[in-house]
Amino acid sequence: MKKTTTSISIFSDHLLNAEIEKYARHKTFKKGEILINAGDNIIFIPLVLKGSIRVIRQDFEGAESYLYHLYPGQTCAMSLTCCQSGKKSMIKAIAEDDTEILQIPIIQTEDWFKYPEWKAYISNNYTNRFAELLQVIDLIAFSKMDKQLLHYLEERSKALNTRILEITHQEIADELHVHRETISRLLRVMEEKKLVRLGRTNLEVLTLK
Amino acid sequence: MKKTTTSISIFSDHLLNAEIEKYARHKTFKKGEILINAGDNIIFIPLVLKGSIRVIRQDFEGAESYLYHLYPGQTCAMSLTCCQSGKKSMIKAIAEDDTEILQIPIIQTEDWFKYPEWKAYISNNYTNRFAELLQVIDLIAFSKMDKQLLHYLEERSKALNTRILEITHQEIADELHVHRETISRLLRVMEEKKLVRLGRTNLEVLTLK
DNA sequence: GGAGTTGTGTAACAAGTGTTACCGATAAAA
DNA sequence: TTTTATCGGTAACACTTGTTACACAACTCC
Repeated sequence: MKKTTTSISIFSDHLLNAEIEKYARHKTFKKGEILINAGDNIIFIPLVLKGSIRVIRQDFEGAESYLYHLYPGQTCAMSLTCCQSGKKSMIKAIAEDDTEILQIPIIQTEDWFKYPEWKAYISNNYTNRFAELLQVIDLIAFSKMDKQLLHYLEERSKALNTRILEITHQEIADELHVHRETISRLLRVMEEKKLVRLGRTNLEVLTLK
Repeated sequence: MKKTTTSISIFSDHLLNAEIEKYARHKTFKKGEILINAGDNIIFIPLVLKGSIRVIRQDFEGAESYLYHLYPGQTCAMSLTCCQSGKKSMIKAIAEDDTEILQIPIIQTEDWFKYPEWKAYISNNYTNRFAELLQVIDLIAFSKMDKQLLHYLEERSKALNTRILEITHQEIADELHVHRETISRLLRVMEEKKLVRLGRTNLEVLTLK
């Protein structure tokens, strides 16, 4: 267990930081590594320090649907709810980039609500995640596939902090839960509109910055 | 402000019940009344005592999308997050049936986390709401409109505790964010399959019990 | 270099929903 | 009773995505 000084920068309360440093485990994941699979038991709260995590809904049959990204300073609301109810994970989490996290055993955090900062932190994370899920619902319910696709590409581009994504049409199709041909069709049109530039196994997002 | 004895049945902690009784306002809504509109400021946590509440996503243009129902003993997780972040409501809440709730000013609940029961209650509500939102995403992302429609009808039927729903095709279409013709088409097929029985401005759900 | 694998483009048709238009039935209002 | 508004049925066509099939290019492994 490697001590890290990164953790104490998250909160301003020294006692809280000390608790975190006492119980948290520092972990690193390489780009593309899976942190959590649907069905896994969750006993840790992951606190993102560096990089980003792609969170994907996965149903019992393995069908996927992209939800959102987690960034440094954030934690996974799903973990909180899953841990507390003792249920298995309903989502899959993948390191979008090389990523560092703190794993905090859920049991340790039980009485941390005495720290106002921790309470606010958890509360804010719930709020953000709810907003994010509503945005997902908006995207799926109110908009067509083309908007969803652009949103997906932009989010991944932001998370990786690069315009060029190494990704195949099939991968996109899986995470957006449509057929590869649909993605190909849409990307072709998006290229004509100068929204993306297509290559083999990669594409450049031209709509950011 | 009417004192009620209904509230104290929710928790077993007398101190907590006393606090609730001290600050909560008892309110009743008639079937169909709107409790909250998208854009409203929220300063109360609603705690459902009797009846049920239909929660609907409403985007800035007024487009709607059904989310879930709240039942006695439950509270609205959206309210919790909205209140705490000082944001406006992102959802619309309608009394599905004649409904009684307790309105608790958010400010009073700030230090209630000292009551383990309250903490657990809030935590459980977050968990349930997350699961519910994921189910919504599943329904929209993974299934066709016919399944969504059946789910919608069954949920409303459960919430009203009756098989017969007084509802027009247009209302359903609005809340499921499709056109009236689509709903009519689907209902026609569902009637052939003996899943529903259609009347003018009402329909009977035949799949429950 | 050759064979197999993977990624992408394309076409043709099926299925579901959007869109528009119109009609008839029922209920409500005058 | 007559008029009007609302509700629901139906049709025709457009558009999007699903589904299947095949071709070709690029890459990998012998």
